[in-house]
Amino acid sequence: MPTTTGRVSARERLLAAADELFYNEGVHTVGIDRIIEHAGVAKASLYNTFGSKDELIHAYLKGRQHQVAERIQVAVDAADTPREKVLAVFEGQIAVYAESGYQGCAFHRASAESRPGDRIDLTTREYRAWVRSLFTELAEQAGAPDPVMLATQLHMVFDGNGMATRNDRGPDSMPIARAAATILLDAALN
Amino acid sequence: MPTTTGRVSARERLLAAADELFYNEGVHTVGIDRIIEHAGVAKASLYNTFGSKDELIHAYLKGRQHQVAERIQVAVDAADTPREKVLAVFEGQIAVYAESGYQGCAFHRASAESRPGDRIDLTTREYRAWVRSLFTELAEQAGAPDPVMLATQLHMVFDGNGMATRNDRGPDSMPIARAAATILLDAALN
DNA sequence: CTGAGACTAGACAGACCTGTTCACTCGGTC
DNA sequence: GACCGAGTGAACAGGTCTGTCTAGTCTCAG
Repeated sequence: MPTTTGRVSARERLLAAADELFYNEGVHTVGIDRIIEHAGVAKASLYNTFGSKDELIHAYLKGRQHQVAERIQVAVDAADTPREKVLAVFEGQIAVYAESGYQGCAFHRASAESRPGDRIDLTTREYRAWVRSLFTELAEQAGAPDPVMLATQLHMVFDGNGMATRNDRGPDSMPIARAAATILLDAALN
Repeated sequence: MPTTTGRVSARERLLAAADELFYNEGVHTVGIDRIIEHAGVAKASLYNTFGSKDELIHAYLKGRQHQVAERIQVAVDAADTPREKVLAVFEGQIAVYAESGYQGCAFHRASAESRPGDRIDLTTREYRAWVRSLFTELAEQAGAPDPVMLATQLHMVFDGNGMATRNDRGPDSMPIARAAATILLDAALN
């Protein structure tokens, strides 16, 4: 929502600052003051626009979900066969995982700081449910006899890959994850 | 370290309280006051014993690592063949994952609240390195031609299983993870 | 020129946090 | 009976946090 003059609105600058700081340092660690300083915005603007820090965190996570969904959907659409569409879910994340500042899945990071049942926890569950249902749908279209089971296994590799990328192996992790996904997929279809 | 009278020392009560509260609610969320209240211990005792909250967190994580390592080692030792020893790493976690209050891997939770390079981050990396090297060693003994690759894949399933157990599927997750590990193991040994 | 809406700077309230300090108690040992 | 180490309870310092509020600025449409 840029203003008519072309300048960037307070809302947009707040979201950009939240996206950067919350993701890199954690939603709990980063205080309101750092957000507004980084955004170059007055504190009152934050509270006029979002109402609370919780609401800003929620908007940040929803933005992340939107971005991930879009990236993966593009990769899936670009794949030709049902089998390749399953593997494309991993493909869609390659570019992001390869970034030097990749800190792991934003939802897992935020969720680790949340209490069960709170706003963050619910948003994380929504995101995970979306990934799960995507894998299930694609597994079904690929002809897997037990699509839920295959989807759960691929989801595990997907999550584990994010962790390994952040903590251990960096971008080298992705081809290993892809190989694992291929093995599991082929074993399910055999 | 119980005292000679059989009463439980302040140190031990603090560690027990930290283990429960830090794990369930997060190392950042839980303040010193809640710890000492839950432990039934004076604040000065905490600072005499551990020196700082950071040091208490570190002791808490080290305790967790010790517990996990012990559980898994017992399961591995109980397995007969090299192949079964690989799968036993999952076995060792079954009882814990089945607990109703399971909140996911303590290290991932703490790590999500940490800054790169700090004490928590280093301890988490240590833990992950231990898991990785254990999988690598067992994969080698099982005769995998590329033990590092297989170990990385199994580690992904291991981590993804923890996440799925906490967030989606509960204890149902474990047999699915075990099935995935079996497929990956057999494919590597072919 | 005027008025409306978005935005700003900064002080402030009230809660909560870590860490320090001090005077004290209690159980066991020499 | 004197001593000593471990632990206690409470007050306190100094900082940070979210959220509120006020008074004022800037821009643009009519």
